[in-house]
Amino acid sequence: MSFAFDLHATEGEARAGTLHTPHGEVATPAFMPVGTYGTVRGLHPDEVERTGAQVMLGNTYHLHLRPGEEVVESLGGLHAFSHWNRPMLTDSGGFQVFSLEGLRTIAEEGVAFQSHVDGSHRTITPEKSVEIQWALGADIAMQFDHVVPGGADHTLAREGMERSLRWLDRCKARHAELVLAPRPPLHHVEKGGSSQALWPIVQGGTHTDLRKASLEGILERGPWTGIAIGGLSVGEPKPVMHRVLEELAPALPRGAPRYLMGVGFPQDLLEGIARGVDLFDCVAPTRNGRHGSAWVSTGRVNVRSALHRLSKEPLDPECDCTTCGTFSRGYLRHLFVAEEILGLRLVSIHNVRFLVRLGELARAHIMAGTFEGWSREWLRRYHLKGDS
RNA sequence: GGUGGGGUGGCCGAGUGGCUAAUGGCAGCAGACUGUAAAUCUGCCGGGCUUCGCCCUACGUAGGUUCGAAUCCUACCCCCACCA
Repeated sequence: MSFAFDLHATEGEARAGTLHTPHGEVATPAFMPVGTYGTVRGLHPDEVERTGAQVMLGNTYHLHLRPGEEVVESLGGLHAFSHWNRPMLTDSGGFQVFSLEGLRTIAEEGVAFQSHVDGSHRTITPEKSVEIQWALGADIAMQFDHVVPGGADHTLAREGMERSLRWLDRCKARHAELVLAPRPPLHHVEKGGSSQALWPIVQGGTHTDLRKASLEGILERGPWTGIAIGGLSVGEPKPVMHRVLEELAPALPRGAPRYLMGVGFPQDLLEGIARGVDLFDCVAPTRNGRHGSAWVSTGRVNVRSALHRLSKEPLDPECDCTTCGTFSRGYLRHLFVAEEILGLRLVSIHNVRFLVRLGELARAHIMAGTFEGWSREWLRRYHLKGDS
């Protein structure tokens, strides 16, 4: 059954499960690489697959601006278009409401954007977001939400949270119409079942009562095949993010995957998993990869550093990615210094594999009942050399 | 040998009497990055120190003019072009 979630084992709040989608299963906990424009920046889909990534993200706002959902749709939908025949999730464009501050104005009807591409004026409403995502044909669509900064006061956080609930109603209503309507042949899903899930997003900033109200509002509107937690890692201190997750975990339904949006760094994955999160996504592995910052088991490595000029060592001797299996730090540094694009790609591949593998390891340890001790030791080693 | 042009911090290259430790660019070094306006951005980049500041040493070399010189004068050295 599409979008069923099997929970195999738990250890404390940590969970190991399997999410079913029309394009395959996702073993959780799992990290999902971000492919804003239908491509995990810099990587060939075969390379993404080799990192072990099970599901990829696309972005509604960006794909709407270019090439336009009608182009994606006429070329067979996002899976065929981007040659990714596994599960795909699209973000609603809600995050752009937050990150394109200065280029947009938020109203109850929707958000008026000025395109960052050509300056043209655009409007995205909850209905429009759902329609775009439907045309793109992702397995999982996200509700259009209103994200506020980590430091948002109660008034602003409440406004964003309540608006997100009202927008959820509109997303759900429009999505229900689309799901019932006959789909064009290109979108037919062979194994049957509902072809696209819609997931809600818990908002409420850092305020306990607002997060609680948000979740209650969402559950009243359910049932849902998955629930996302948004508006975290947007400037608030880490302990605050942890606190919000801890307050949320007991109230979240056990039978649906929890997706912590936009997170995170390696330590955030383990901290999130320990607090009951099943799915993560983040641009950090690819962005940092392009910027020459690599995650390794003992901390973080600045690939451009002269320290590695003559190094024959792999980035991380414990890593099983193709980069670490093939290239020396000295060569990777050379590629960055020479501004050869292969360097950006190789470190991106490593970083994505690093996070995907962290999810795999966490899952195995949860299944074995050894997650807590393993995680503590992992974090200790990771922080030995200092910062994140 | 003659004539003309030129020698500035690792490199290139501005600057033609005080606002110049000396614009820029490159190279070098470090940092940031969390639902991607990002192969981006920021900082440092003569030496030393108690580094929101102070002290040295600096614009081919050596003198000189001047209150004050990378900037003006003299000599010398070197480079380039052309002519012998």
